[in-house]
Amino acid sequence: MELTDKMQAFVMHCGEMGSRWGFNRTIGQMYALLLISEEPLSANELSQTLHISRGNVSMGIKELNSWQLIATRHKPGDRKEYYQPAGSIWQMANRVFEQRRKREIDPTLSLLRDNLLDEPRDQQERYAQQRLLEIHDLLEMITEWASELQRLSPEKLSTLMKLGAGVSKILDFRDKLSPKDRTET
Amino acid sequence: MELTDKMQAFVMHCGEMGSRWGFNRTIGQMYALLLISEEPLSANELSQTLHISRGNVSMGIKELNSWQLIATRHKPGDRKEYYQPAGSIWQMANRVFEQRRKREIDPTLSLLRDNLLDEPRDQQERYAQQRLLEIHDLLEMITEWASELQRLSPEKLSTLMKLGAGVSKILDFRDKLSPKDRTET
DNA sequence: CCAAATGTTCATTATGTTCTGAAAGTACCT
DNA sequence: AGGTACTTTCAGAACATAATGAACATTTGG
Repeated sequence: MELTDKMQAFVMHCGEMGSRWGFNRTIGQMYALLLISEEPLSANELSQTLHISRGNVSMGIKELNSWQLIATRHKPGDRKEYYQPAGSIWQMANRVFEQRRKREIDPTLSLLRDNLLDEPRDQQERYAQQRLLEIHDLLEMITEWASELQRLSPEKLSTLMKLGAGVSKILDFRDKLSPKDRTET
Repeated sequence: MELTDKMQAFVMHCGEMGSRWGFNRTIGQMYALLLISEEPLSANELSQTLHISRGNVSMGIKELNSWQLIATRHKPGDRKEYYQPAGSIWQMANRVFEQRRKREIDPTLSLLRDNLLDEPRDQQERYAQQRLLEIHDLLEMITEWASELQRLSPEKLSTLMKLGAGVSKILDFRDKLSPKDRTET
C-alpha cells in the first residue's frame, strides 16, 4: 500500500507517541495506519507498508485485539484476515482509558485498600496511613467517575463535553434551582 | 530512615508503577517515600533508605522538580537541602495530569492541526483527513475539558467528583428545568 | 491425504532506558 | 587561599523492552 507524505507523517508520529500511550512503536503505527485506511488491511500489507517483520505484525495484532481496538474481516474467496479499527473514535478512546485504568490505577487501589485495613502501630504509620487514605479516596473518585462516563450514552457524553467551560456554571445553577436535590458536600 | 513493612511495600509498589505513571522506578519510590514521610528528607536519606546511588537521587530530584511535585526546604544551621511533596494530593494529581497532557496529547494535536490545514489531494487523503478530524476534535475536547477542571476551585471539583453517578441525572435535570439555558448539542 | 497459503511462537539480536560511581562543580566556612 | 559539605553531571555498565526471522502450527482446497 502506498502512503502520501502526510499520511506517512501521521503514522510515524503515532509510532513515536505509541509508548507514551501505553503500547509500543509498531503497535502505534499499525493502529494509525488502519485508522486512516479506507479499506481493511491484511497482515502482509501492514508488514510491507510499515517495513516491519511479519512476526511483529502478528504480535501487534494480538495486542490490539486484547485492547479490543481492531476487528477482523474476511473477503469472499480470500483466506487472509483483514483488519480494521473497531468502533468509533469515541469507543476507541473509551477502550484506551479503560485499559490504562486497569494498569495504572487498579493495582494501586487494591494495595491501598489492603494497607488501610490494618491499624497503624505508631505515629510514623499513623501519618503515612493518613496520606494513603487521601490517595485512596482520590483514586477511587477517579475510577468511579471514569466508569460513570463510560456508562453515559454517547449523546449525553457529547453534551457534557460540549459543555466544556460551562461545567462550573452548571454546578452553581443546580445549587440555585434545586437545593433539595443537592449532593452532600 | 527506617521503614515499617507496610511503608516499604507501598514505596516499592510505587516504584513498580512509576513507569506506568510517566516517570521511572526510582523517581516513583522517591516520591512515595517523601509523601508518607512526616519530615522532609535529605538527598542522603533518600539514597540510603532506598538503596540507590547518590547521583540517581540527584537526577530524580531534578525531574520531580520539573514536574513541580516537590518543594525544597532548609533547616537552620544545616546546609543540606530537604525535600517534601509540594501541595496537596489534589494539586499533585493536577500536576501529573497536566504534564501527561503536554507529553501525550499536545504534540499530536499540533500535528493534526497542521495536517488539517492542507487540502486533501485524492479520495484516499480525503478519507484519512476525515478520521484525523475526528481525532482532533476528540483530543481538543479532552484538553479543553481538562483545563476547565483545573481552573475549577478545589471545593467545586470536590462537589463535582462526589456527584459521581449523578452526572447524568444533572444533565436530564437541567434539560427539563431550563430549556432556555441549554447548551447547543 | 498433500501442498500451498497463512498465522503464531520464540530464541536471538538490536535498541532503548535507567543506574552507578567517580569526577567536577558549587557554596560556604575559617 | 585551602578545606569541608554538599550537589550535579555524565560515560559507561547493567538492565529492560522491542523486533527479527526461521521454525513450527493451522487451515483449506483439491
